[in-house]
Amino acid sequence: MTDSPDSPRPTPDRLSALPSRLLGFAALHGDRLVTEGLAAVGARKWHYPVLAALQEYGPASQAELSRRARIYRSDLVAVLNELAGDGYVERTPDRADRRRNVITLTDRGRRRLDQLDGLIDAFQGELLAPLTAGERDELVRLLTVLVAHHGERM
Amino acid sequence: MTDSPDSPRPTPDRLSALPSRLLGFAALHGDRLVTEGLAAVGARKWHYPVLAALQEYGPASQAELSRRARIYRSDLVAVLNELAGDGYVERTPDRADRRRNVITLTDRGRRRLDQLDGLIDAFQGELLAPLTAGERDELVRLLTVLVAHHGERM
DNA sequence: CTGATATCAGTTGTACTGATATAT
DNA sequence: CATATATCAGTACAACTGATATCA
Repeated sequence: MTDSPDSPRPTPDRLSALPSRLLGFAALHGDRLVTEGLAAVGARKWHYPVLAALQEYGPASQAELSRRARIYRSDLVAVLNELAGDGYVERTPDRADRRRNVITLTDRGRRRLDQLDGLIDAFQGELLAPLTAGERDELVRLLTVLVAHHGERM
Repeated sequence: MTDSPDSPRPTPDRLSALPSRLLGFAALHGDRLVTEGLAAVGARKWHYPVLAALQEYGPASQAELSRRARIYRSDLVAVLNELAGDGYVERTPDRADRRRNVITLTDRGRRRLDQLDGLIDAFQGELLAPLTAGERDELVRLLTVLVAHHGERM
């Protein structure tokens, strides 16, 4: 009586239709694909957002990068240590504002980013495999609205 | 050239349109709403799925409950300790299969579930606030397809 | 024997806090 | 002075592993 009797839904209970739960499961799976996939080439989850943000918006201080990549300033330190250790980014003191470091993408970093870009793209395809192209766009659209609405509070 | 020039998207870069990232942010926010909201009435995140699964499908062994509520068997033990300690569920040995405990929802647990149900519903509303009713349904539909496709591997 | 069950101890990773030193 | 930055130490929790004892 509360639902149409000819609905093709196999699990019509409240638990499995709970948006926060569905989001959690889907996100967990996406995260696993990315984390494990990147680990296979010796990269960690946060490497990609940091490298990509550097390429998209250019060199930045760590505080700026932290906002762009949406990674905590304290955690960013460790990620940059790894990336700088592998020569993918350079950390140089900012002479204009001596509190800051300027983080720059190196040529090696650009090549690494190209590699990760291909992988990341494949993972998205795997994650969204059961959806049509139109559905993928719609999902991204809806999620973008959600994320934008809740803004900085992630 | 790759995108329509009059698209209203404010952030057209690859990073902010990445499905796995969007899912992660949205899920994190939903999780926070639920976790903090439940904490306000002394409940923890996993209490709701366990109580709801018990009501939806009836009494079950812990292993069964673990599958239904999608919570790890080892973590379920602690959750059941809490729920049983508050008298919301009963843990009784199964006389038919003496490896098992049978977990039953008490009347007190049913009332608790009613309370949490109302709260959870409000959190979903808050989470999906910027979406129309049709968009909410569509989002749930798309996520359900994703979760179903990736199945047990969460 | 195998396999499932309930439990516990412990690991890893993530999001986050608090404090510190330094500079604007 | 307040504010911003980079760094480090540490917390809380979630997902998960491995081992154990018990039983079918």
